[in-house]
Amino acid sequence: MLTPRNGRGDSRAVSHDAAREKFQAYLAQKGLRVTNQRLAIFDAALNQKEHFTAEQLLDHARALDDSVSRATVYRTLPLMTESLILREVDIGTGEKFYRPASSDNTQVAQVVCVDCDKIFEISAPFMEWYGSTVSLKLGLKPVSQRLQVSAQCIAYRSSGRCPNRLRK
Amino acid sequence: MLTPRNGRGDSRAVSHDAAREKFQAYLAQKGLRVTNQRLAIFDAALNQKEHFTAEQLLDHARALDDSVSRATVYRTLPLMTESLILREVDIGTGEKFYRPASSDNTQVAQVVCVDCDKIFEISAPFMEWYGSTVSLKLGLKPVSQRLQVSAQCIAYRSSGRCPNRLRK
DNA sequence: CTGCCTGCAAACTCTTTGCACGAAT
DNA sequence: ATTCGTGCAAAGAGTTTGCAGGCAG
Repeated sequence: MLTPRNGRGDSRAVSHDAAREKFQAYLAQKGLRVTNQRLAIFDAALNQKEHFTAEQLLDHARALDDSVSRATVYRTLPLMTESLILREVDIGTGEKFYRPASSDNTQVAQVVCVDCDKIFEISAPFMEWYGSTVSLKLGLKPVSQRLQVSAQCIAYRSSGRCPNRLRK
Repeated sequence: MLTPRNGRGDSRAVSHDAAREKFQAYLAQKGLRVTNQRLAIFDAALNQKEHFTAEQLLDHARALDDSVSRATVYRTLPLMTESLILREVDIGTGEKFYRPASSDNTQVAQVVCVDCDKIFEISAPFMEWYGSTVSLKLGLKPVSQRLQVSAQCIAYRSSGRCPNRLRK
């Protein structure tokens, strides 16, 4: 670690520190070590405002600790999802997206722009009930559910192309 | 083509023939040719009872016409989804699944077993309305929506492991 | 010390693509 | 003939993993 990231004068949000404790507790419980790389990846993830990919997380983590490697990012992401620090968001485009998990974990729907793949999230309070209903009809025990809506964003509708489109 | 697959005495279901006409109409409209390989892939796809992957489709198509290559399967799949012959089902496991499209296209939810990845489908009549509601709150125009439920299947709940699990 | 953790690079999986040959009109 | 379609194999993207060395406890 190049510089301590949890020292006095750090104006990190309370939820960030709470999540950090949660993460460290998870590591301890699993008999895993709290390394500088894991902390850098954790901090980089919690700093994100939007959904991010593994590659983007690598960039941000390296800004905090340039010794972080791609492999460690990929090895740490499952630890953070298992400990409910992050939530995995799959929009069917090959690469996985992540974002800090909130308390209303399963009560959120993703709305994805068909052109630029920008991900919006929106509260979906009926979803959990609906997932249960649907699963119970088949005699299965529901674990989680995901409602994903593909949509045209405002920019796409007016100009036929999203400003922040990356593909093609 | 090794043997004709649409001759007299073929007991194909009506919907299969109807879909074939739809597919051929789509190809014609696009100025694309109706080749033996494309027909073999089409027939193999329509014969499937369950969700299938590109690789599985290749196997089945080769059983009908051994000149079919992987590349042609991958090039034909988009043609069949665009013509609404097939529906793409993404369950977030890297590979894409497909199945013959039915009329109630967007009114279906997938229930996926957490252990064996077996895909069940179930009617979800409220989903479309819900997708619209959710999207309109953001000022976006919904195009399609997908409700996916992860669940433990019966075998998994009783034995802790699904009989048809492939992974690990 | 001991063993978990790491970076590197190679391997892997699924899918796409360039190319030259082949088939349909 | 001309144009589109095809198989093959290589390339791509994203992710995982084997290995030798490094660092935490």
